[in-house]
Amino acid sequence: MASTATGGLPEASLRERKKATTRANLHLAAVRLALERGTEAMTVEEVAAAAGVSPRTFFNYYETKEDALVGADPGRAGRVREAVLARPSGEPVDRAVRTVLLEHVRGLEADPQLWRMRRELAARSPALAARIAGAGDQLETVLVEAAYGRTGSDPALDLETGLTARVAMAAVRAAFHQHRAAGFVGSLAARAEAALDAVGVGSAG
Amino acid sequence: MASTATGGLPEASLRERKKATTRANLHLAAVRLALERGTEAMTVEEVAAAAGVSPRTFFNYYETKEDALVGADPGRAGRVREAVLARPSGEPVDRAVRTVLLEHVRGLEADPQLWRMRRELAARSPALAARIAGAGDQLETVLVEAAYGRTGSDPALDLETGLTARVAMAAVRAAFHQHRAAGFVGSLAARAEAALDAVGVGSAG
DNA sequence: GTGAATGTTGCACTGACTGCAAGTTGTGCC
DNA sequence: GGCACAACTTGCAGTCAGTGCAACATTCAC
Repeated sequence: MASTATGGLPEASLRERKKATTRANLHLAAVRLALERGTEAMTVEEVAAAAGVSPRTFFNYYETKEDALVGADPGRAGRVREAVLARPSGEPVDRAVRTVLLEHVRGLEADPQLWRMRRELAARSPALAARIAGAGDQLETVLVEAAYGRTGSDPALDLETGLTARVAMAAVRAAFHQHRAAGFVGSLAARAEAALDAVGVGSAG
Repeated sequence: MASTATGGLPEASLRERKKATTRANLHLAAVRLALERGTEAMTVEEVAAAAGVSPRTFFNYYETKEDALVGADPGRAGRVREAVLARPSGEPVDRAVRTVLLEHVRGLEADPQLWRMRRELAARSPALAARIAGAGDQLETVLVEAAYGRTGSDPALDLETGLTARVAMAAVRAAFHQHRAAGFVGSLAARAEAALDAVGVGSAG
């Protein structure tokens, strides 16, 4: 449940907890069914049934079938932004971005089963891969905004800050593809660290 | 017609030329209507009518409504790959990637009208922006593959090559966003060159 | 000019997605 | 413990994207 909106904190009201589990159940059901029967062949009706809700309710949780497949998380952008801004004020931007990004990567791997299924799905469905890329771009945009938020500089004049955040994302993508090429042995986070070192974004020192 | 599959070459058979213009007409009609009435409100039927074909034919050219809006080009990946591989064999990879990427950027700006409308659309529709990001990712993937094709190295071992291509894409994205922040004055290609210099990808010298 | 490809169209159909209104369940309060 | 409000779920009816198929039209190659 590493990807639910509430972050899995045991607090929150009954209502909130139920919503979080329904959301997670829908995502899981969608991923499982997509792996069983294919992304296109699987219908929303089936996913809803598997998660124990009505088809209409499905759309109360995810705007589209694809959103359910990738486990779209409306709160993610806000949380990432806050995480970057919450880093110690003395910390350099690249270090802040690096830390938050690596934390995010660890979150992806946190549930190995789900992580594996998601990878599998992305590999099988080009449309889904494109969708995930879109989500990655959204993440990149948030990181860039947060980075400029820290420096307070003008995006029209300061290329450097945005470039740092984008290069960091490029490093993580490169790490992922290397990881795949290597048969997913070891941890993505470790590869991502190495890639970030290679591009000189926030290396310890 | 900077974005048509045949690249605007005056040769090709009548059939090919007709297909190319129909394709371009559909894209243009889609973009215009989307700007007029909104991406969602506009229907495929309207777009087809505006381009003078039946709705059924629309789907012979574009798989989805969004594909028509972004002017999806099935041949792009292949052309980019070839362009990278066609660079002089003595040329370093980063230089080859830089050259092809900059050429691609110039192609985007080639038709200022269309370029402006596309920007406008992306700014208005988040769904479309995500789609465009997906297309950007596909371009990145092709560049990476072509880069490895040039070096002949193993993607599982050689991180550097892929990283170079991805950093180059990051630079172009950063350049675009700076361009936007600056109100789109001047040329994107010039900003992209500066950004590529900043990250040290294929700088002259 | 003729036959083979290739492209266009209409038709019928599936399934994603939406607005609305009614029913159900959790929450806060006495 | 029960009441009143808010939030969530559901069914219904409808719109529209997208697809397979078969008939028709156009272009091509010789």
